Amino acid sequence: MNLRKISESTVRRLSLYLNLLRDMSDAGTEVVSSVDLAGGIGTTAAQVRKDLSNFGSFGKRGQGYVVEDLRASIESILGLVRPRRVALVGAGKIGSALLGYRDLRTRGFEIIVAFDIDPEKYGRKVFDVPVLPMDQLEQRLSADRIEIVILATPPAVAQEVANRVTASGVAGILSFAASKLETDATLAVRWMDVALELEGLSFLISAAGNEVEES
Amino acid sequence: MNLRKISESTVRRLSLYLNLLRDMSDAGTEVVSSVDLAGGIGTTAAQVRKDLSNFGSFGKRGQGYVVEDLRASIESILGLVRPRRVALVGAGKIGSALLGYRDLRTRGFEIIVAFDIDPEKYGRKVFDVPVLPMDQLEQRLSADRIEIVILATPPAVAQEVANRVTASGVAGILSFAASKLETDATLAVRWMDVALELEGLSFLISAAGNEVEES
DNA sequence: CGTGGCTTGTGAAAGAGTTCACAAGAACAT
DNA sequence: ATGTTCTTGTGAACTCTTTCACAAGCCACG
Ligand SMILES: NC(=O)c1ccc[n+]([C@@H]2O[C@H](COP(=O)([O-])OP(=O)(O)OC[C@H]3O[C@@H](n4cnc5c(N)ncnc54)[C@H](O)[C@@H]3O)[C@@H](O)[C@H]2O)c1
Ligand SMILES: NC(=O)c1ccc[n+]([C@@H]2O[C@H](COP(=O)([O-])OP(=O)(O)OC[C@H]3O[C@@H](n4cnc5c(N)ncnc54)[C@H](O)[C@@H]3O)[C@@H](O)[C@H]2O)c1
Repeated sequence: MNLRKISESTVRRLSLYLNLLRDMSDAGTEVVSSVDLAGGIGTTAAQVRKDLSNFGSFGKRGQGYVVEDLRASIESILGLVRPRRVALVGAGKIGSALLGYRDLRTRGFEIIVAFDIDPEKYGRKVFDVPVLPMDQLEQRLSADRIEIVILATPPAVAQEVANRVTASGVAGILSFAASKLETDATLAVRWMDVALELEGLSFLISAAGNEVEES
Repeated sequence: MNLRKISESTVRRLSLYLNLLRDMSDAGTEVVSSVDLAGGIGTTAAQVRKDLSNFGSFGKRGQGYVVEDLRASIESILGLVRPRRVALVGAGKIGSALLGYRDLRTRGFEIIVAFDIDPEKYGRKVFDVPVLPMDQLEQRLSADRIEIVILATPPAVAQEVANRVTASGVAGILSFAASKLETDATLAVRWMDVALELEGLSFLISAAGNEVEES
């Protein structure tokens, strides 16, 4: 095993393996091979083994992997031994939907608290999560030891919120605002952009017509 | 120019360039260099030029790219000369949020119609989009010439809906359900999975502790 | 206890994607 | 015209990721 640079694609696949293993675990499957794992997420068996080999040796030759053990190992690799403490900023349309997204908890993430600038929004609970005014942001982020913030504000204020969040010891941000964020390098940032995914589909759909043109 | 296999990362970056160009266009900028484009999305100038060279030659040596022209070219590459016709299945929490997501239209996508199985949900408009019962699905998908379907149903029924959608001449699916979908190869499918992105963040956060270990 | 069947873990090969580095233009000044 | 400056477009080099192929190891069975 060599803990060098792990590629983003490897991490993505680890998540997919984990999903699969949880399903298998629920279904009572006890042992799984790299072929099964590969089939379950649409990759190759060699890829599965290479991915895992980045972190150690988890299977038995001739037998495969013990589902429960591999699940626990991947959870540990992904840093999910304890639920991650998450806060949400911007309890609008998409923010509220996320507050009501129950699967997050079973995937290892707990939204502890939410914030909004609008008096209509704060001061109540949405799907059992308290929504607080923005002036309590820094204080509560550190008091609640929040690790990850989900940004669901309008793009125009995303940078400003990101700055305040960064200053509060949070380690990662998942942003739904399409705007680019300038953050200091110690902070991990990811984006989710529905339109960008749709643009990807649009390209594929068009390409299906124009097919193979040479040189 | 050679229209071979365009990588997913290239397409992703094209979307980012397009966003940037639209902002520049709004700001009145007329000409842009590969260096500016690169800076705006966090890549290198060479990468920008390589990406574009897959599709032709869009700049003037010594000068750069004309913002309006490059914007139009990328829109055309991504198949966004006309708004794409989109339908949504599952007008629940996240589905409704998407129906109210106005930026989709400015990015080139129009949600024409939505469907739900729940009588509480269908028979009214949500953010001006009519929500119809599922028994009208096939008929309306083809009548409205829908190109892309956004799947926002519970994971358990996603496959079943995907099957019906495939049979109705739709070219692409964007699914919010984490479950794997078996679809025929002519259909383009993408996933958005909040938990998967959070898992990616969780990994990075953990890795920040364990740092560089050798061999 | 040895043999056969099966699956892992991993170097080496192949394939993709990114970065480098520079010739080919384009504008503009002299 | 000619020279200077600037930025594109693109082969070639490099780096990263995936696939191949097989020795090593485990279990079952005789
Ligand atoms: N609605 C969707 O389906 C959708 C999908 C993808 C991405 N997005 C993006 O997600 C973000 C939110 O979209 P939405 O549709 O939920 O918008 P929204 O207007 O419904 O919600 C935004 C919320 O942010 C709050 N807010 C505004 N300024 C704030 C500030 N300075 N600090 C804290 N909170 C503040 C508002 O009060 C509001 O509750 C936007 O960036 C949007 O582009 C939305
Ligand atoms: N809520 C979130 O923030 C969130 C985030 C990411 C992903 N998701 C995923 O998106 C999907 C929807 O989540 P949600 O939170 O909006 O759930 P939800 O229960 O609020 O909405 C689901 C909707 O689908 C409808 N539906 C159920 N069966 C159907 C069928 N056979 N045909 C058509 N419609 C049907 C329901 O009536 C409901 O309106 C789920 O797969 C969920 O895992 C949700």
